Amino acid sequence: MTKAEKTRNFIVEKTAPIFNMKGYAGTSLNDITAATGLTKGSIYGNFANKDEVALAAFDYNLKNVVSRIEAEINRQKYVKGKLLVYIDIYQNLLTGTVTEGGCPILNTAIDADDTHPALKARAAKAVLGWKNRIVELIETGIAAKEINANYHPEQIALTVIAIIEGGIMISRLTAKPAYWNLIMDSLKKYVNSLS
Amino acid sequence: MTKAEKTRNFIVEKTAPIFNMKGYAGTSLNDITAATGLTKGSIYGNFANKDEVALAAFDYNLKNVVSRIEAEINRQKYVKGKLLVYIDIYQNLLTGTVTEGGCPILNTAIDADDTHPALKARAAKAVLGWKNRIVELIETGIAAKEINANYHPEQIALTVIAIIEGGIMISRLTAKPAYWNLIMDSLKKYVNSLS
DNA sequence: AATTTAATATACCGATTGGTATATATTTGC
DNA sequence: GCAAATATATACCAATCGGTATATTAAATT
Repeated sequence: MTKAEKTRNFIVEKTAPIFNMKGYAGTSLNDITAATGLTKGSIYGNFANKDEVALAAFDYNLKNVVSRIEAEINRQKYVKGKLLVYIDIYQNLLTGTVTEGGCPILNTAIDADDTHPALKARAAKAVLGWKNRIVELIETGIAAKEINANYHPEQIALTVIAIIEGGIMISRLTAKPAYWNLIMDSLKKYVNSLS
Repeated sequence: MTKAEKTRNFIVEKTAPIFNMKGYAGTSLNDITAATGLTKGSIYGNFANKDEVALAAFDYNLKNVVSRIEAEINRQKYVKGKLLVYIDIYQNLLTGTVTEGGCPILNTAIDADDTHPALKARAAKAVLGWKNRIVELIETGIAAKEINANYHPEQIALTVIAIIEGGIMISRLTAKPAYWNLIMDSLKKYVNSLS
């Protein structure tokens, strides 16, 4: 890894939580230099423009949460358990253990939706990837007779994601952990009803 | 209504969709003057600063969707029907009939969460108000023996809101109306299971 | 260690940011 | 219809925006 690659990674690491909290328009180059301790010259020596930093920051934040999810999925034996790992993962995400500022997919989706097509595309790809991963899990569960074959895998996947993302919004906004627990209890009941 | 009051309303009407789409940091005073055809002098003659315009714009967007929801709730006879009016209302919201840029509560929640305490407080108040309204409906439904008394009204309310808001994020981001229909079908099943 | 190459810092650019003081229209009350 | 009050436009402010050309420093190659 060359010096430039290290610096590039360093910039991404330091700015990723800022972009996640403040959004694209809300994050200035001054924020970026302040967070890294580097100058504008150094930033622009490693990135063509602010967009590139923002895109790399999103990729970093996404990879962060996805890798943690996959690790936890592998630790679970049953499909229903695999589907419920999001509850604990995202609880850490809410408290800032994984990524400051909440779910990067949700944040980027809302932030970039009407303003930044490139970022929006990455968020959309992330949601579709997530959905497909859950569909995969459910199909495995159906094959293993753990989940009833009458259910619509894609519908389940989308519903699970919606409950989680909606739950994140509500509990972060209201700052009430109890709300998260209530919503996640509904998710548990939903997943457990898929037999 | 004085001239100033009319102008104030006019400014709010014209800028509300912009704030909803671009967020607080993403909406500039130039956006505001361009959308209204007025000058900065006129804007600042009616509002102390950009914050006041943003807060008024949020209130306007919120009132817009709430009044439509209440009208539709009143048209429904049964509680379960009342709980499901959000499906059609928010479908209009997705397509821009009600408010351009999607749900103002969700947008403001994500936009202001880590950046703008005053806006965040209004979004939080809106979510809590929404939750309480649903709790109210459910308690009516329980009293009318339409909904089983064993259910936890607050949990149901939060789950309904989470599914809707998560569904809005997903379907707006992916631009797939079919996803909205699948998620709303899950919501229907959920509400209909509350007997 | 010297030289070439790569990476970072400095200093600057025009444009735009939110905001204001003041002048000019436009309403409103009489 | 005239005067006082209100509302809008003009012209400007310092600060910050994203971005760049160039100088300086540090790292890699020989």
